[in-house]
Amino acid sequence: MKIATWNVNSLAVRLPQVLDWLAANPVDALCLQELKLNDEKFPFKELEAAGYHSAAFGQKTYNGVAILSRTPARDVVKNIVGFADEQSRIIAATLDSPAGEVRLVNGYFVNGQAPGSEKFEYKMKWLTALREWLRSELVAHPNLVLVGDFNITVDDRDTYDPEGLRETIHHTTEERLHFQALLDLGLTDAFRMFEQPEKSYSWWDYREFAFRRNRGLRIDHILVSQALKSQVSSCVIDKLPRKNERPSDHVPVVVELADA
DNA sequence: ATGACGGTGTGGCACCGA
Repeated sequence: MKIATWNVNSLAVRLPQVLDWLAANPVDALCLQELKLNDEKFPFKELEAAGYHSAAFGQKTYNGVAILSRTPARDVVKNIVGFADEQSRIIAATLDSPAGEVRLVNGYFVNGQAPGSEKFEYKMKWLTALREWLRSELVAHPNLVLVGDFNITVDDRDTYDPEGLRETIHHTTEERLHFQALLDLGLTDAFRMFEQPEKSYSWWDYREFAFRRNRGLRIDHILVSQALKSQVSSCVIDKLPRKNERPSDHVPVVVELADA
């Protein structure tokens, strides 16, 4: 079973690229973030024609997440249970596959703007609420995969300028402690289970030829629960879509789970 | 350097992202 995550930065703009990518990468599930459209404008029909069911949780202009899957998603949950949120940032669903029954949690984590800002405080509260909800979600669903745009670099390997960007947004100790707290729930960063190329990133700024110069960050992650860890057979970043015309600033990350 | 680029919504710019 292959699961991918991709922040598309507007599904309206990127739908042709998503369809092209799925044709070349027929994954079992694709988790999207930053749809930037409401559910009335979600391209259910086009994705169905490509062979995918869609569970969508959209929002006008900002945020918005969706799970595309070969088999229908069951028990769909939108946003963090018990945490009132105006913004559409989480969609969770259960998928049946040869790898077993998998609970998939797809998140567009809060950006946080800058340490000390109101948005940073929202990010901290959101991360705490996510963790507490996931704690119970893991009890109900031991086979769990948490994917998405985390807006957090895990360590110095995940950033093009660890010294210059130390304690700036996406690099603060506070954010990294929240990431560690997710790992402490029994989750594992699938990408780091394997040897990876040096300077592997999932996002590059549109400005200053950042992609060409490989000045990027690894902020899109796939975390797998303890019960699934032994089934993880690969995890890769696909940089190719960043070379497209009108690319998203993020690229897909793909994990493969062996059959149970 | 409160910049840069790109998306959205509104309207000739502001806001947001990371």
